[in-house]
Amino acid sequence: MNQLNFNIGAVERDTGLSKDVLRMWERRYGFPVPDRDANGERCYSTEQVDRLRQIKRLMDQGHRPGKLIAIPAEELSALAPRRTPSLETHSHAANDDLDELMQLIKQHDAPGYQQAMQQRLARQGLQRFVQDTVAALTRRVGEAWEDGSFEVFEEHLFTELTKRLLRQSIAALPSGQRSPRILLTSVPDEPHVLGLLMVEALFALEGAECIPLGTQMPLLEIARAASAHRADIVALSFSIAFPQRQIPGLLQQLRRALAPEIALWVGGRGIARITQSEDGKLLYTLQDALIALSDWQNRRGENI
Amino acid sequence: MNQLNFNIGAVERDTGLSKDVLRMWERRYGFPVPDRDANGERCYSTEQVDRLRQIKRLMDQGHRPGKLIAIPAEELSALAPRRTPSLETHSHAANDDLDELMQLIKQHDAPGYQQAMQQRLARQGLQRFVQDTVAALTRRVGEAWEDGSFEVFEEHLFTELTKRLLRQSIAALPSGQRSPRILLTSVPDEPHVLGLLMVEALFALEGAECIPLGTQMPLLEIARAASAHRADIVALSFSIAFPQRQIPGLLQQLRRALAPEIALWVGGRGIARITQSEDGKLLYTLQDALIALSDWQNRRGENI
DNA sequence: TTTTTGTTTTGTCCTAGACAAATCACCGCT
DNA sequence: AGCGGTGATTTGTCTAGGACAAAACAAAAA
Repeated sequence: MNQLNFNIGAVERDTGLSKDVLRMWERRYGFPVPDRDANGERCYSTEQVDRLRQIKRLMDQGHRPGKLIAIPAEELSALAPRRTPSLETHSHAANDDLDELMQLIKQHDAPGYQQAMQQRLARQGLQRFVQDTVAALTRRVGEAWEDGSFEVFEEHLFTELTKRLLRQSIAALPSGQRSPRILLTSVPDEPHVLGLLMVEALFALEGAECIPLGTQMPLLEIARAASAHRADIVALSFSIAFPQRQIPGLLQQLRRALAPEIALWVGGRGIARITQSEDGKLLYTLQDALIALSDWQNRRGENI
Repeated sequence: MNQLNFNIGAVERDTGLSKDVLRMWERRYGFPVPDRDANGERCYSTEQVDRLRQIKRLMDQGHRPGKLIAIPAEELSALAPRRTPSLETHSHAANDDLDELMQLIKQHDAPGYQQAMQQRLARQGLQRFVQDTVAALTRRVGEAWEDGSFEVFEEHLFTELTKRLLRQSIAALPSGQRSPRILLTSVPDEPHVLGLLMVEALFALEGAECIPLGTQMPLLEIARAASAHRADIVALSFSIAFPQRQIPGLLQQLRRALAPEIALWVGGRGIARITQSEDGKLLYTLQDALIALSDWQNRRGENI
């Protein structure tokens, strides 16, 4: 009855695990072993797809597939997050504050959440709102999703509502010919936009001219857009879910495609484990980003 | 010098053509034949990737790869769009009006575009703005991108700015406990959100309670979210770029996963060539969507 | 003109092997 | 006890060619 008969392509779409990986796991670990249809093609069950998504979730926290698959079945939800030891106990003072917002999401109370956020925005002002509320909340939601206390769709709802709020705030800011001109986007396969919006809000506040191109721009198009918009800086964002191993190569490719006078800035939680890059400036926190911007503006002020 | 050495995975990400397809084309048509690196792995050049993206673009308009690849090289940009004969000369009265907006995008004048759109919104009101301006403009931009007169990044900028405007307008609408409850989202691999926003604006105007979950929800999560939010209707959107062949199967899977009392509505230009479905209600135009909603509300009014 | 039927085109799936990069585990050194 | 190096293991991604079904087309029949 629950045999939805996902074929391997559908599983790839739904879990984000490539066909190659799915076949390889079957060969190596003996999981998942799907049924076969009349043509000998794999048919995954709902349960298998669910378990695969759970495994993917834990892998994004640093666990390794070999171990995860070995663990029987009743365990997974109980598995402790395995984070990078950095910035662990970050802003515990404000945490209790955020619980109210977390609760609203958890209860699927969209209007209530929007209202509460609006209040905070009015109280804190945009800069502190972004740094203290949105960034911290995004982290909390990410953690909640990692340890299983948030469902995927709850995280999606949070993201969608928060996106709206940030975009609304950004739209209210003055715009015009300002400096520097910063092109904000992400590479293909990186759909997360919240980080870009946060940094756009901060940059716009500091007088930069932001050109938001949305997410998932082909590399060559990023280079073209940068020239066409006469950008001074291209800023990319990588989320924690993006395959880390691909990042250095991507930066190298983009750096080569980009005119040399255009700076390449890279941020997002996805770069946490990358320690250095010759091809782009790594901005680990929003604070780093603000410093980089003010450096740029100072240097530019002197040189002209 | 321009040998950026895309490996096959990078090409898949950048062009949207799967590894299988790339290898198959090489085998069948003798294009593209990339260099090989020291390990015998494919290294695609910038030119090849560009040509592939161009081919993909023409394929999305209905051309077939075998023909496209046969054509020498100087041609592609000159190739006429090959649309479905339906709704060709749609709203020619308003077209000249839109040229101004098209020009603003083409000149990368983001502030000017935003201002012009705001004016239109104020003049027309939200419903007519969505139906006459946004929908028509989206189509125009899509056509411009198809025939090569718009770059990818220009289309991205248009999308991003228009998204902001729509979200802003939606946020200004009253919300609360309204009826029916409509969950709006798209399936994995379908990142386009403009259609969802347009329909959300119209639905919200007509008194529906919209729950926007963003794009790319795994099927099983859509079903869970629908239950958790006590949705009456799940509305999906498919863009023209989504692989048509996959749509019927996806609808079937979702229909099975969804509680039977929850309706499934499907819209977007991606369904234009699908003539019927037992699993979901097909809404070909925004007008269809409005009719479906008012039907639902009338029926509900009688039954209770 | 429309419908039916056969043919070609096209995408996706299959198996099984190879290898490099990342990570772990261990050892010796300070 | 902490730190750097080294070898072993784990893991993802690539390769090759074969098979087949569904879609798109073309041509013939109603």
